[in-house]
Amino acid sequence: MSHFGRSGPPDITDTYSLLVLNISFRTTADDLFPLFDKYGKVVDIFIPRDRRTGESRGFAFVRYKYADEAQKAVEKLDGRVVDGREMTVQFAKYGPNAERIHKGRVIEPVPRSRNRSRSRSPRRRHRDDYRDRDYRRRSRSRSRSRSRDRYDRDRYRGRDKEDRRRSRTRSPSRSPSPDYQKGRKGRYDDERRSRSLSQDSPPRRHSPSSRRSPSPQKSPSPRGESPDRRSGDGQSPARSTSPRRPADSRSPSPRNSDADE
DNA sequence: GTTGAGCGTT
Repeated sequence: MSHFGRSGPPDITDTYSLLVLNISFRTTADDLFPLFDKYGKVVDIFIPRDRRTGESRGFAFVRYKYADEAQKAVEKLDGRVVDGREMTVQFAKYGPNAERIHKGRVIEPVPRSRNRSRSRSPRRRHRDDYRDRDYRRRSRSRSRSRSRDRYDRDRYRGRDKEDRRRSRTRSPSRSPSPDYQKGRKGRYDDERRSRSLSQDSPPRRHSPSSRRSPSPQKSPSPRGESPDRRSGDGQSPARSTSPRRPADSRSPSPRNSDADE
C-alpha cells in the first residue's frame, strides 16, 4: 500500500503526525520519505488513497519520532516544491481513531475522565454548504458518519463544483428566455422528479420515442439492467428472457478456463 | 491524459 509495507498504523505512540497537503497526485510516500527523513526520524508515511480508483488524494501523513524534528521539517519542507507542486506541511489535528493528538503529537488514549470532547474545528467549506442543502432537499438521514460523508463528497466533488460554477455563471451568449423563471422551476422539478416532467410539460417538442434520453444509442439503461443483474446474479437460474445468449454466455471463450481465477 | 480543498490506514 502507500505505507512502507506495513498493514495498518504502526506504533503511533509518542509520534508526531504531520499533514502534507497540496502534493502532486502521483507523489508517493517513497518520494516524500527522503525529503522528510532528511530532517528527522520518520516513523511512517501514509498517503490516503481513493476507495474506488485508488489514486492519491493529494495529501500525505508523515509521522516523526520527535517534535523538534517534525517542527523542523514543517519549517523546511513547508512550501517545498515537489513534482512541480508546492506542498504544505503542517501538524495533523484529527486522528483516525482514539488517538489523542496534541500539537501533532500522538499520545496514548486515556481510559476515561479528562476525555473532553475535542470539538473539531468549525472548519466550514463551501462544499459542506452545498452538501447540507442537498441533504435538506432530499430529506435524507441527517446522522451519518463523517468518514462516509467525506467519500461521498469527494465522489461528486468535481461535479458539484462545475455545477455550481455554471449556475452562477451567466451565459452571455445565451440570452435568458422569458420563461427563464419557469424553466428554473422546471429544472429543479426535473431533478427531483424527472417522471412527471413528461406529462407536466406538454409543450415539449420531443420525439415520442425518446422521452428523455440525451444519448439513446449509448450504454443501455442501467435501470433495466441493474435490477435484472441483481436478480440474475443472486438467484435466477432460469432466465428465459435472454435474447442474446443462452445459459453458456458466461464462458464464451474457451481460453478462459473455469478454474483460471 | 483530467481534478486541487483538505486531515489517515489493518
